[in-house]
Amino acid sequence: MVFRSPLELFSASRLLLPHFITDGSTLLPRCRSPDSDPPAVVVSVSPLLQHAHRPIATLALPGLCFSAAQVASVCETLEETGDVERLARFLWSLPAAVHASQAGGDVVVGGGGARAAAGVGDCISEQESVQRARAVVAYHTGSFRELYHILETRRFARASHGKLQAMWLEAHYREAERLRGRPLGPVDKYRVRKKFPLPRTIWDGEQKTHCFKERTRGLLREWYLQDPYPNPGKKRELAHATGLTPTQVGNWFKNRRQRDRAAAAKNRLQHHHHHSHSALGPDGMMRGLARGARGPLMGSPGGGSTEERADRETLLSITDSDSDFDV
DNA sequence: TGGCATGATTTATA
DNA sequence: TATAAATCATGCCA
Repeated sequence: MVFRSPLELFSASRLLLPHFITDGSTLLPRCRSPDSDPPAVVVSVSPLLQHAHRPIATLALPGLCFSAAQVASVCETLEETGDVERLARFLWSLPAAVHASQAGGDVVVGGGGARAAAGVGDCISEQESVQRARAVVAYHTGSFRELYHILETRRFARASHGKLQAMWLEAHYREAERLRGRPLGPVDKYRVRKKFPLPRTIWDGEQKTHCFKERTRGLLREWYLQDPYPNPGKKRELAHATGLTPTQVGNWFKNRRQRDRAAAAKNRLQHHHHHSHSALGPDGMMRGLARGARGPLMGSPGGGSTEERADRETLLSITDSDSDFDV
């Protein structure tokens, strides 16, 4: 039978081996020693069939040659289809040299003396496909140590970073959950991320800023003091000045007003608490709270009364924990 | 477009 | 390590 590709071989091997069912233990890709002389494909026997086929614990397929490009192609295809089981078996069938050196060239699959023929078609992206496939299999089989090793010891292309980062984090989350015996909350996950930072092999080092730069925030605050309801033109101008998007500027003003209102409500509550409740009475108290909850600026875009403006400016200094020293 | 509720992330504190 | 607070984003409603 002629196989045009390793994938075809792999599909066919299933048909050729109807009596053998792989179990989980043989799905793990293993780096075999180049010195060893293993069978190309190791297929464990189904417990139900073990009796009938006891003498056959392993099976060697006829030796077939595939290029590194073909191997990479199979890895990519199986990874895309999400067929991790087949991907694992395919990786297992590869010779140890592929795992170790990734030298490219023709790869002999099967035949008892698996070897990598050196020197042909050495292609980094192809190597990456195999390594990424190994990472995927390690992740899905719970072999997290191996996953970490793969991710830490080889530099991956930027296009792979997202997926590999997710696997890195999820694996650490799962380990932490297992240790603690309960699901992780957002803060727990944050701590795990801090404890196990992404390796530079799968991360370009670019920091994702949680807060805007000090200069940016300073500018926003200055403009906010002048006008908490900037028109679209001003927003665009500010966006240009800060390097933010107009949406971010809009969100910032929205949040700023929201925080101010919340602080004002809190402020009023404390004020009423410190002074006698009798001054307002229950009704007046509720009205005051309601006003605070809706905010002193409600219904008065662009300014409001002088009193409200003063209130706002006071609040800015009270609530602006991010601005005490940089306005 | 603004207000509001809420979520995710990060940091500070006890 | 739990909890609170701060910051930014997002979705919904009016």
